[in-house]
Amino acid sequence: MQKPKIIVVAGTNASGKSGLGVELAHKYGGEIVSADSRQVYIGMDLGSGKITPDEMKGVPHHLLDIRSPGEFFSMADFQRLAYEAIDDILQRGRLPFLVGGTGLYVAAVADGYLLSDKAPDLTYRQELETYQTEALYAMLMAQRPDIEVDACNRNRVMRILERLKADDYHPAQKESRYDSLRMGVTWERDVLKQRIDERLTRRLDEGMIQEVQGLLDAGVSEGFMLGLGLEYRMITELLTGKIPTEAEMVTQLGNAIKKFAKRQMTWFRRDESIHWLDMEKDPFEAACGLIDAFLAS
RNA sequence: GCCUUGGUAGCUCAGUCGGUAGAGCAGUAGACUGAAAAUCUACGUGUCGGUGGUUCGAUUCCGCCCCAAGGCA
Repeated sequence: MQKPKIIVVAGTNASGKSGLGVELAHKYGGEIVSADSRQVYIGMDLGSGKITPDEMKGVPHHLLDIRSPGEFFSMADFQRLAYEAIDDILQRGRLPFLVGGTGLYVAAVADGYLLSDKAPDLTYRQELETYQTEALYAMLMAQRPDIEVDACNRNRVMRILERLKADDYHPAQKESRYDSLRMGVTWERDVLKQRIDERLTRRLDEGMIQEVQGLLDAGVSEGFMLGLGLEYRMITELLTGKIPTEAEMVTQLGNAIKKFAKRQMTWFRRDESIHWLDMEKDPFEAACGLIDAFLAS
């Protein structure tokens, strides 16, 4: 039996993937499933670079604005909801476009990570939080010296401990649920950096700092904001005085976003099935060629 | 014109009591299956401003020159 087909559009922030996704979905009668870990939150718009209703041009978007700021959301939540959204789109005879820059989320759906249905143990995580990373790694090795992890990677070591406690540890497994055409969007490095700077300036003008202030005023915890990283972390640090001036914050944030774009590319480059589209040529036409061939196969 | 303080990695600087040098930031490559815009790993040759001198040996000491900032005229 043939698996249902979906189209994936991946790329870094400020790459123009959302716009391309809309154009393509428009042409092929598709709907968009966003794969972005921050854009699921209501009211986190400028800071997450969320597409505006105007820019959607009537194309339905899924998995935006589905959680309140402060609520827990994970890759597994995303996978479950994305499967639901995609299956629904398919059932209505339309073409699903998975569009986003959160590599882990894209992979969880496109590669089909096999996850257990056990919920995360947030209480245990809090307990683990009180230990130094070295101690956490020692605890892990005491139980399972055979497991290979980066000993310095705190989050990963903690998650494995959590899984062991729940008797839920197994090596990574995957089984894709869909047949996916994967496309990635690229820019020449310096051009991308310039786009990132321009977009940052524009969002600041549009009130990104006020957006963060508003969320804090509304009672969203500082800790939650800091954990979101980049825009939300650094603007919160500016507002709480940890970063002294706006100019300093903007410099740091610009650098951090560029580093992040680099990490996004590192993630996506690993996937050899991605067809790369040069955004300085004609990405729309190239994508249409790929999609036509894919749908005909 | 004189005095002072500087001129060392793309940037900010440290350092060498004379044996050709190292941090942070930036940059590059990578890892990463339940917080992922998270969390981590690896990578540092640069006429040590120029030029003479002293010395076995100078980026380091001395002379002169150039440049920058500040002060005095």
